Amino acid sequence: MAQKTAPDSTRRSERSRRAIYDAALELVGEVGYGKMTIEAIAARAGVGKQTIYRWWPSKGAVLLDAFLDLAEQANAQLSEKAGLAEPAQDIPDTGDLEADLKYVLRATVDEMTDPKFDAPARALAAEGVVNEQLGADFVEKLLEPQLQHYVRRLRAGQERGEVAPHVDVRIALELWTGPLAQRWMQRTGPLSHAYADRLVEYALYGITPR
Amino acid sequence: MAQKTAPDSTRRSERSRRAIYDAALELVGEVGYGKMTIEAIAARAGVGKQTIYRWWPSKGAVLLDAFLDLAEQANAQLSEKAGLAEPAQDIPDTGDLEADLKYVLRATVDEMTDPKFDAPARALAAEGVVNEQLGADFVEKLLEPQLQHYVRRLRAGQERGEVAPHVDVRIALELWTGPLAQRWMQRTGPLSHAYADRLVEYALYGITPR
DNA sequence: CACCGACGAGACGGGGCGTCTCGTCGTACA
DNA sequence: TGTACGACGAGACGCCCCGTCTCGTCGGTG
Repeated sequence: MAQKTAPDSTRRSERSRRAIYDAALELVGEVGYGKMTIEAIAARAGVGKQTIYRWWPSKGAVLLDAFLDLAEQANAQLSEKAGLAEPAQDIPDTGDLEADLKYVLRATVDEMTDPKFDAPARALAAEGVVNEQLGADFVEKLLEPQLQHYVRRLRAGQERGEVAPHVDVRIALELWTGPLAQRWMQRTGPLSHAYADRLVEYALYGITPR
Repeated sequence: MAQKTAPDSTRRSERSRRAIYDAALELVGEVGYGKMTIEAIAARAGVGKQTIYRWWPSKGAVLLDAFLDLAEQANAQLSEKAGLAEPAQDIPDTGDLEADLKYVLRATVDEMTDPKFDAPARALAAEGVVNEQLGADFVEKLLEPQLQHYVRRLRAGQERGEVAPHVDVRIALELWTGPLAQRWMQRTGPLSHAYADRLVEYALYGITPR
Protein backbone atom coordinates (compact mmCIF):
# COMPACT_ATOMS: atom_id res chain seq x y z
CA MET A 1 0.00 0.00 0.00
CA ALA A 2 1.51 3.30 -1.05
CA GLN A 3 -1.13 5.81 0.06
CA LYS A 4 -3.65 5.76 2.93
CA THR A 5 -6.75 6.69 0.95
CA ALA A 6 -6.32 7.76 -2.64
CA PRO A 7 -8.16 11.00 -3.52
CA ASP A 8 -11.05 10.79 -5.94
CA SER A 9 -9.77 12.38 -9.13
CA THR A 10 -13.25 12.63 -10.69
CA ARG A 11 -14.15 15.25 -8.10
CA ARG A 12 -10.97 17.24 -8.62
CA SER A 13 -11.31 20.99 -9.07
CA GLU A 14 -9.94 22.02 -12.44
CA ARG A 15 -10.09 25.65 -11.37
CA SER A 16 -7.75 25.04 -8.43
CA ARG A 17 -5.35 23.00 -10.51
CA ARG A 18 -4.92 25.81 -13.05
CA ALA A 19 -4.56 28.44 -10.33
CA ILE A 20 -1.80 26.37 -8.69
CA TYR A 21 0.06 26.03 -11.99
CA ASP A 22 -0.13 29.77 -12.63
CA ALA A 23 1.01 30.63 -9.10
CA ALA A 24 3.94 28.21 -9.22
CA LEU A 25 5.18 29.53 -12.57
CA GLU A 26 4.86 33.13 -11.40
CA LEU A 27 6.62 32.52 -8.10
CA VAL A 28 9.57 30.61 -9.53
CA GLY A 29 10.20 33.60 -11.77
CA GLU A 30 9.77 36.16 -9.00
CA VAL A 31 11.61 34.67 -6.02
CA GLY A 32 13.51 31.73 -7.49
CA TYR A 33 13.06 28.02 -6.89
CA GLY A 34 14.87 27.91 -3.55
CA LYS A 35 12.69 30.57 -1.96
CA MET A 36 9.48 29.37 -3.56
CA THR A 37 7.32 27.83 -0.82
CA ILE A 38 4.19 25.73 -0.92
CA GLU A 39 2.56 28.18 1.46
CA ALA A 40 3.16 31.00 -1.00
CA ILE A 41 1.82 28.97 -3.93
CA ALA A 42 -1.33 28.18 -1.96
CA ALA A 43 -1.80 31.79 -0.87
CA ARG A 44 -1.29 33.20 -4.37
CA ALA A 45 -3.57 30.59 -5.92
CA GLY A 46 -6.28 31.23 -3.30
CA VAL A 47 -6.16 27.60 -2.32
CA GLY A 48 -5.75 25.59 0.87
CA LYS A 49 -2.34 24.02 1.47
CA GLN A 50 -3.97 20.65 1.80
CA THR A 51 -5.20 20.83 -1.79
CA ILE A 52 -1.58 20.95 -2.93
CA TYR A 53 -0.40 18.22 -0.57
CA ARG A 54 -3.33 16.08 -1.66
CA TRP A 55 -2.24 15.95 -5.28
CA TRP A 56 1.56 16.45 -5.28
CA PRO A 57 4.38 15.04 -3.15
CA SER A 58 6.74 18.06 -3.41
CA LYS A 59 7.09 21.54 -4.82
CA GLY A 60 9.29 20.11 -7.56
CA ALA A 61 6.46 17.85 -8.70
CA VAL A 62 4.06 20.80 -8.75
CA LEU A 63 6.43 22.83 -10.89
CA LEU A 64 7.07 19.92 -13.25
CA ASP A 65 3.34 19.49 -13.92
CA ALA A 66 2.92 23.24 -14.30
CA PHE A 67 5.75 23.36 -16.81
CA LEU A 68 4.49 20.34 -18.74
CA ASP A 69 1.14 22.08 -19.00
CA LEU A 70 2.82 25.27 -20.20
CA ALA A 71 4.84 23.38 -22.80
CA GLU A 72 1.74 21.56 -24.00
CA GLN A 73 -0.15 24.81 -24.43
CA ALA A 74 2.73 26.40 -26.32
CA ASN A 75 3.00 23.36 -28.52
CA ALA A 76 -0.71 23.36 -29.28
CA GLN A 77 -0.54 27.04 -30.19
CA LEU A 78 2.30 26.36 -32.60
CA SER A 79 0.39 23.52 -34.28
CA GLU A 80 -2.64 25.73 -34.61
CA LYS A 81 -0.65 28.51 -36.24
CA ALA A 82 0.81 26.04 -38.71
CA GLY A 83 -2.72 24.87 -39.48
CA LEU A 84 -1.85 21.32 -38.52
CA ALA A 85 -4.25 18.90 -36.89
CA GLU A 86 -2.38 17.99 -33.72
CA PRO A 87 0.96 16.22 -34.33
CA ALA A 88 3.97 17.30 -32.24
CA GLN A 89 6.70 19.39 -33.81
CA ASP A 90 8.84 17.12 -35.96
CA ILE A 91 12.21 17.85 -37.50
CA PRO A 92 11.98 18.87 -41.16
CA ASP A 93 13.46 16.52 -43.74
CA THR A 94 14.45 18.47 -46.82
CA GLY A 95 17.19 16.03 -47.70
CA ASP A 96 19.79 18.55 -46.46
CA LEU A 97 20.75 17.29 -43.01
CA GLU A 98 22.97 20.24 -42.13
CA ALA A 99 20.26 22.77 -42.93
CA ASP A 100 17.56 20.78 -41.13
CA LEU A 101 19.62 20.44 -37.96
CA LYS A 102 20.62 24.09 -37.94
CA TYR A 103 16.97 25.05 -38.30
CA VAL A 104 15.77 23.16 -35.24
CA LEU A 105 18.83 23.93 -33.15
CA ARG A 106 18.35 27.64 -33.75
CA ALA A 107 14.75 27.25 -32.60
CA THR A 108 15.97 25.48 -29.46
CA VAL A 109 18.36 28.34 -28.75
CA ASP A 110 15.49 30.81 -29.06
CA GLU A 111 13.41 28.78 -26.63
CA MET A 112 16.22 28.57 -24.08
CA THR A 113 16.57 32.35 -24.29
CA ASP A 114 12.85 32.97 -23.70
CA PRO A 115 12.56 34.18 -20.08
CA LYS A 116 9.09 32.64 -19.74
CA PHE A 117 10.62 29.18 -20.12
CA ASP A 118 14.02 29.86 -18.63
CA ALA A 119 13.21 30.19 -14.93
CA PRO A 120 11.04 27.09 -14.48
CA ALA A 121 13.17 24.98 -16.83
CA ARG A 122 16.33 25.88 -14.91
CA ALA A 123 14.68 25.06 -11.61
CA LEU A 124 13.51 21.67 -12.86
CA ALA A 125 16.84 20.82 -14.48
CA ALA A 126 18.65 21.73 -11.27
CA GLU A 127 16.29 19.78 -9.04
CA GLY A 128 16.59 16.79 -11.38
CA VAL A 129 20.37 16.73 -10.98
CA VAL A 130 20.01 16.15 -7.25
CA ASN A 131 16.61 14.41 -7.04
CA GLU A 132 16.79 11.18 -9.02
CA GLN A 133 13.03 10.55 -9.14
CA LEU A 134 12.13 14.00 -10.40
CA GLY A 135 15.07 13.92 -12.79
CA ALA A 136 13.79 10.70 -14.33
CA ASP A 137 10.31 12.19 -14.76
CA PHE A 138 11.77 15.36 -16.28
CA VAL A 139 13.81 13.38 -18.77
CA GLU A 140 11.05 10.92 -19.63
CA LYS A 141 8.23 13.40 -20.07
CA LEU A 142 10.08 16.38 -21.52
CA LEU A 143 13.60 15.71 -22.74
CA GLU A 144 13.50 12.23 -24.24
CA PRO A 145 10.53 12.89 -26.57
CA GLN A 146 12.49 15.80 -28.02
CA LEU A 147 15.58 13.67 -28.47
CA GLN A 148 13.57 11.00 -30.28
CA HIS A 149 12.86 13.51 -33.03
CA TYR A 150 16.59 13.60 -33.71
CA VAL A 151 16.79 9.81 -33.61
CA ARG A 152 14.14 9.54 -36.32
CA ARG A 153 15.66 12.22 -38.53
CA LEU A 154 19.16 10.75 -38.21
CA ARG A 155 17.97 7.23 -38.96
CA ALA A 156 16.20 8.47 -42.07
CA GLY A 157 19.41 10.21 -43.07
CA GLN A 158 21.36 7.05 -42.40
CA GLU A 159 19.23 5.06 -44.85
CA ARG A 160 19.85 7.74 -47.43
CA GLY A 161 23.62 7.89 -46.89
CA GLU A 162 23.66 11.30 -45.16
CA VAL A 163 24.95 9.67 -41.95
CA ALA A 164 27.66 6.98 -41.83
CA PRO A 165 26.11 3.53 -41.28
CA HIS A 166 28.28 2.59 -38.29
CA VAL A 167 27.17 5.65 -36.24
CA ASP A 168 25.04 5.19 -33.10
CA VAL A 169 22.50 7.95 -33.64
CA ARG A 170 21.46 8.05 -29.96
CA ILE A 171 25.01 9.12 -29.15
CA ALA A 172 25.42 11.31 -32.23
CA LEU A 173 22.56 13.62 -31.27
CA GLU A 174 24.30 14.40 -27.99
CA LEU A 175 27.09 16.07 -29.96
CA TRP A 176 24.88 19.14 -30.23
CA THR A 177 22.28 18.73 -27.47
CA GLY A 178 25.00 18.14 -24.86
CA PRO A 179 27.03 21.28 -25.57
CA LEU A 180 23.87 23.37 -25.86
CA ALA A 181 22.53 22.09 -22.55
CA GLN A 182 25.89 22.67 -20.90
CA ARG A 183 26.13 26.29 -22.07
CA TRP A 184 22.60 26.90 -20.94
CA MET A 185 22.99 25.34 -17.52
CA GLN A 186 26.54 26.39 -16.66
CA ARG A 187 26.55 29.67 -18.55
CA THR A 188 29.99 28.84 -19.98
CA GLY A 189 29.43 30.88 -23.11
CA PRO A 190 26.87 32.77 -25.22
CA LEU A 191 23.88 30.93 -26.69
CA SER A 192 23.56 32.20 -30.25
CA HIS A 193 22.48 31.02 -33.68
CA ALA A 194 26.11 31.17 -34.78
CA TYR A 195 27.07 28.83 -31.94
CA ALA A 196 24.32 26.39 -32.92
CA ASP A 197 25.55 26.43 -36.51
CA ARG A 198 29.14 25.68 -35.49
CA LEU A 199 28.01 22.73 -33.39
CA VAL A 200 26.13 21.19 -36.29
CA GLU A 201 29.07 21.70 -38.65
CA TYR A 202 31.65 20.20 -36.29
CA ALA A 203 29.40 17.27 -35.40
CA LEU A 204 28.63 16.43 -39.03
CA TYR A 205 32.12 16.80 -40.48
CA GLY A 206 34.47 16.44 -37.50
CA ILE A 207 37.21 18.77 -36.35
CA THR A 208 40.11 17.02 -38.09
CA PRO A 209 41.12 18.01 -41.63
CA ARG A 210 39.08 16.08 -44.18
CA MET B 1 30.04 49.22 1.96
CA ALA B 2 29.51 45.52 1.53
CA GLN B 3 30.08 44.20 5.07
CA LYS B 4 29.67 45.85 8.46
CA THR B 5 33.01 44.85 9.94
CA ALA B 6 35.17 42.41 8.03
CA PRO B 7 36.46 39.53 10.16
CA ASP B 8 40.20 39.34 10.83
CA SER B 9 41.43 36.41 8.76
CA THR B 10 44.81 36.29 10.54
CA ARG B 11 43.03 35.11 13.66
CA ARG B 12 40.99 32.49 11.86
CA SER B 13 40.89 29.00 13.33
CA GLU B 14 42.29 26.50 10.85
CA ARG B 15 40.98 23.66 12.99
CA SER B 16 37.39 24.88 12.70
CA ARG B 17 37.70 25.47 8.97
CA ARG B 18 38.77 21.88 8.33
CA ALA B 19 36.10 20.46 10.65
CA ILE B 20 33.44 22.43 8.74
CA TYR B 21 34.70 21.11 5.38
CA ASP B 22 34.64 17.53 6.63
CA ALA B 23 31.18 17.89 8.13
CA ALA B 24 29.75 19.47 4.97
CA LEU B 25 31.14 16.75 2.70
CA GLU B 26 29.89 14.00 5.00
CA LEU B 27 26.42 15.49 5.32
CA VAL B 28 25.85 16.12 1.64
CA GLY B 29 26.54 12.43 1.08
CA GLU B 30 24.35 11.25 3.95
CA VAL B 31 21.22 13.39 3.72
CA GLY B 32 21.55 15.13 0.35
CA TYR B 33 22.05 18.80 -0.42
CA GLY B 34 18.43 19.83 0.08
CA LYS B 35 18.24 18.45 3.61
CA MET B 36 21.75 19.53 4.58
CA THR B 37 21.43 22.39 7.11
CA ILE B 38 23.93 24.85 8.49
CA GLU B 39 22.82 23.87 11.98
CA ALA B 40 23.74 20.25 11.27
CA ILE B 41 27.13 21.22 9.80
CA ALA B 42 27.90 23.30 12.88
CA ALA B 43 26.79 20.53 15.26
CA ARG B 44 28.78 17.82 13.48
CA ALA B 45 31.86 20.03 13.24
CA GLY B 46 31.60 20.97 16.92
CA VAL B 47 31.45 24.62 15.96
CA GLY B 48 29.16 27.56 16.69
CA LYS B 49 26.77 28.57 13.92
CA GLN B 50 28.18 32.07 13.96
CA THR B 51 31.58 30.74 12.91
CA ILE B 52 30.01 29.50 9.68
CA TYR B 53 27.97 32.64 9.08
CA ARG B 54 31.07 34.72 9.76
CA TRP B 55 33.02 33.23 6.86
CA TRP B 56 30.44 32.06 4.31
CA PRO B 57 27.25 33.61 2.91
CA SER B 58 25.38 30.34 2.23
CA LYS B 59 25.59 26.58 2.55
CA GLY B 60 26.39 26.39 -1.15
CA ALA B 61 29.47 28.54 -0.62
CA VAL B 62 30.59 26.31 2.26
CA LEU B 63 30.23 23.21 0.12
CA LEU B 64 32.05 24.82 -2.81
CA ASP B 65 35.07 25.65 -0.64
CA ALA B 66 34.97 22.19 0.92
CA PHE B 67 34.92 20.58 -2.50
CA LEU B 68 37.69 22.81 -3.86
CA ASP B 69 39.79 21.76 -0.89
CA LEU B 70 39.00 18.11 -1.54
CA ALA B 71 39.89 18.43 -5.22
CA GLU B 72 43.13 20.19 -4.36
CA GLN B 73 44.13 17.45 -1.95
CA ALA B 74 43.31 14.73 -4.49
CA ASN B 75 45.29 16.59 -7.14
CA ALA B 76 48.30 16.98 -4.84
CA GLN B 77 48.18 13.28 -4.05
CA LEU B 78 48.18 12.42 -7.76
CA SER B 79 51.15 14.68 -8.43
CA GLU B 80 53.01 13.13 -5.52
CA LYS B 81 52.41 9.61 -6.80
CA ALA B 82 53.67 10.60 -10.22
CA GLY B 83 56.76 12.04 -8.57
CA LEU B 84 56.09 15.44 -10.06
CA ALA B 85 56.92 18.70 -8.35
CA GLU B 86 53.54 20.41 -8.29
CA PRO B 87 52.06 21.12 -11.74
CA ALA B 88 48.37 20.37 -12.30
CA GLN B 89 47.36 17.37 -14.41
CA ASP B 90 47.91 18.21 -18.06
CA ILE B 91 46.67 16.36 -21.11
CA PRO B 92 49.32 14.06 -22.63
CA ASP B 93 50.62 14.93 -26.08
CA THR B 94 51.87 11.79 -27.78
CA GLY B 95 51.12 13.15 -31.23
CA ASP B 96 48.05 10.90 -31.44
CA LEU B 97 45.14 13.22 -30.66
CA GLU B 98 42.50 10.48 -30.66
CA ALA B 99 44.42 8.37 -28.15
CA ASP B 100 45.25 11.35 -25.92
CA LEU B 101 41.64 12.51 -25.76
CA LYS B 102 40.31 9.02 -25.08
CA TYR B 103 42.81 8.67 -22.25
CA VAL B 104 41.74 11.79 -20.38
CA LEU B 105 38.05 11.36 -21.12
CA ARG B 106 38.14 7.84 -19.67
CA ALA B 107 39.76 9.29 -16.56
CA THR B 108 36.99 11.89 -16.34
CA VAL B 109 34.38 9.15 -16.58
CA ASP B 110 36.07 7.31 -13.70
CA GLU B 111 36.04 10.46 -11.60
CA MET B 112 32.37 11.14 -12.28
CA THR B 113 31.62 7.58 -11.19
CA ASP B 114 33.55 7.90 -7.90
CA PRO B 115 30.90 8.27 -5.16
CA LYS B 116 33.22 10.42 -3.04
CA PHE B 117 33.09 13.13 -5.71
CA ASP B 118 29.64 12.47 -7.09
CA ALA B 119 27.43 13.74 -4.26
CA PRO B 120 29.08 17.14 -3.63
CA ALA B 121 29.76 17.73 -7.32
CA ARG B 122 26.11 17.07 -8.20
CA ALA B 123 24.94 19.39 -5.44
CA LEU B 124 27.22 22.19 -6.62
CA ALA B 125 26.36 21.73 -10.28
CA ALA B 126 22.65 21.80 -9.43
CA GLU B 127 22.95 24.87 -7.21
CA GLY B 128 24.98 26.60 -9.90
CA VAL B 129 22.20 26.13 -12.45
CA VAL B 130 19.83 28.17 -10.30
CA ASN B 131 22.23 30.44 -8.37
CA GLU B 132 24.13 32.57 -10.87
CA GLN B 133 26.81 33.78 -8.45
CA LEU B 134 27.72 30.33 -7.17
CA GLY B 135 27.51 28.95 -10.69
CA ALA B 136 30.06 31.50 -11.90
CA ASP B 137 32.40 30.62 -9.02
CA PHE B 138 31.99 26.91 -9.72
CA VAL B 139 32.80 27.36 -13.39
CA GLU B 140 35.69 29.75 -12.83
CA LYS B 141 37.42 27.83 -10.06
CA LEU B 142 36.74 24.26 -11.06
CA LEU B 143 35.41 23.76 -14.57
CA GLU B 144 37.19 26.32 -16.70
CA PRO B 145 40.73 25.37 -15.61
CA GLN B 146 39.97 21.82 -16.74
CA LEU B 147 38.62 23.03 -20.07
CA GLN B 148 41.75 25.12 -20.66
CA HIS B 149 43.78 21.90 -20.74
CA TYR B 150 41.79 20.87 -23.80
CA VAL B 151 42.25 24.30 -25.35
CA ARG B 152 46.04 24.00 -25.08
CA ARG B 153 46.15 20.44 -26.38
CA LEU B 154 43.87 21.25 -29.31
CA ARG B 155 45.83 24.36 -30.25
CA ALA B 156 49.05 22.36 -30.23
CA GLY B 157 47.34 19.81 -32.46
CA GLN B 158 46.12 22.56 -34.72
CA GLU B 159 49.66 23.82 -35.34
CA ARG B 160 50.65 20.28 -36.22
CA GLY B 161 47.74 19.66 -38.59
CA GLU B 162 45.83 17.27 -36.32
CA VAL B 163 42.96 19.74 -36.08
CA ALA B 164 41.55 21.73 -39.01
CA PRO B 165 42.78 25.35 -38.91
CA HIS B 166 39.34 26.95 -39.15
CA VAL B 167 38.04 25.19 -36.02
CA ASP B 168 37.24 27.20 -32.85
CA VAL B 169 38.83 24.97 -30.24
CA ARG B 170 36.81 26.47 -27.37
CA ILE B 171 33.69 25.19 -29.07
CA ALA B 172 35.27 21.93 -30.25
CA LEU B 173 36.02 20.74 -26.73
CA GLU B 174 32.36 20.99 -25.86
CA LEU B 175 31.65 18.21 -28.37
CA TRP B 176 32.76 15.72 -25.73
CA THR B 177 32.56 17.62 -22.43
CA GLY B 178 28.97 18.66 -23.15
CA PRO B 179 27.58 15.19 -23.80
CA LEU B 180 29.50 13.75 -20.87
CA ALA B 181 28.21 16.43 -18.51
CA GLN B 182 24.70 15.95 -19.79
CA ARG B 183 24.72 12.16 -19.24
CA TRP B 184 26.15 12.69 -15.79
CA MET B 185 23.68 15.36 -14.73
CA GLN B 186 20.51 14.12 -16.42
CA ARG B 187 21.29 10.40 -16.22
CA THR B 188 20.20 9.98 -19.87
CA GLY B 189 22.50 7.02 -20.46
CA PRO B 190 25.38 4.96 -19.08
CA LEU B 191 28.76 6.60 -18.44
CA SER B 192 31.33 4.13 -19.74
CA HIS B 193 34.75 4.07 -21.34
CA ALA B 194 33.11 2.84 -24.54
CA TYR B 195 30.84 5.89 -24.55
CA ALA B 196 33.81 8.21 -24.03
CA ASP B 197 35.60 6.57 -26.95
CA ARG B 198 32.60 6.99 -29.26
CA LEU B 199 32.34 10.68 -28.40
CA VAL B 200 35.98 11.29 -29.28
CA GLU B 201 35.66 9.41 -32.55
CA TYR B 202 32.50 11.19 -33.66
CA ALA B 203 33.88 14.59 -32.67
CA LEU B 204 37.16 14.10 -34.49
CA TYR B 205 35.85 12.57 -37.71
CA GLY B 206 32.19 13.61 -37.85
CA ILE B 207 29.11 11.48 -38.30
CA THR B 208 28.77 11.88 -42.07
CA PRO B 209 30.50 9.44 -44.44
CA ARG B 210 34.06 10.52 -45.18
C1' DC C 1 -31.92 15.55 -4.86
C1' DA C 2 -29.00 13.52 -1.37
C1' DC C 3 -24.55 12.29 -0.14
C1' DC C 4 -19.79 12.42 0.20
C1' DG C 5 -15.40 13.98 -0.46
C1' DA C 6 -12.63 17.82 -2.28
C1' DC C 7 -12.47 22.38 -1.12
C1' DG C 8 -10.62 27.15 1.49
C1' DA C 9 -9.07 28.43 5.74
C1' DG C 10 -6.14 28.22 9.28
C1' DA C 11 -4.34 26.15 13.93
C1' DC C 12 -0.62 23.19 15.44
C1' DG C 13 4.14 21.37 16.94
C1' DG C 14 8.54 20.83 14.95
C1' DG C 15 12.58 22.58 13.17
C1' DG C 16 15.91 25.49 10.54
C1' DC C 17 16.64 30.22 9.52
C1' DG C 18 19.83 34.24 10.47
C1' DT C 19 20.96 37.40 14.35
C1' DC C 20 22.23 38.25 18.93
C1' DT C 21 24.67 37.82 23.26
C1' DC C 22 27.27 35.57 26.52
C1' DG C 23 32.00 34.10 28.70
C1' DT C 24 36.25 31.80 27.11
C1' DC C 25 40.41 31.19 24.75
C1' DG C 26 44.29 31.91 21.61
C1' DT C 27 46.93 34.67 18.78
C1' DA C 28 49.34 39.12 17.29
C1' DC C 29 51.83 42.71 18.68
C1' DA C 30 53.97 45.84 22.20
C1' DT D 1 56.18 38.09 28.70
C1' DG D 2 52.00 40.53 29.09
C1' DT D 3 47.87 42.44 27.44
C1' DA D 4 44.12 43.52 24.55
C1' DC D 5 41.23 42.27 20.96
C1' DG D 6 38.47 39.45 18.33
C1' DA D 7 37.34 34.75 16.87
C1' DC D 8 35.58 31.05 19.20
C1' DG D 9 31.65 27.39 21.19
C1' DA D 10 27.29 27.57 22.94
C1' DG D 11 22.81 28.53 22.71
C1' DA D 12 18.56 31.81 23.19
C1' DC D 13 15.57 34.52 20.24
C1' DG D 14 11.67 35.63 16.87
C1' DC D 15 10.47 34.42 12.39
C1' DC D 16 8.91 31.57 8.74
C1' DC D 17 7.81 27.29 6.53
C1' DC D 18 7.19 22.53 7.01
C1' DG D 19 3.58 18.69 6.76
C1' DT D 20 -0.56 17.22 9.30
C1' DC D 21 -4.91 18.05 11.28
C1' DT D 22 -9.53 19.81 11.77
C1' DC D 23 -13.18 22.65 10.84
C1' DG D 24 -17.56 24.15 7.88
C1' DT D 25 -18.79 24.76 3.10
C1' DC D 26 -19.68 23.76 -1.54
C1' DG D 27 -20.20 21.30 -5.78
C1' DG D 28 -20.12 17.28 -8.69
C1' DT D 29 -21.75 12.34 -9.04
C1' DG D 30 -24.84 8.85 -9.11
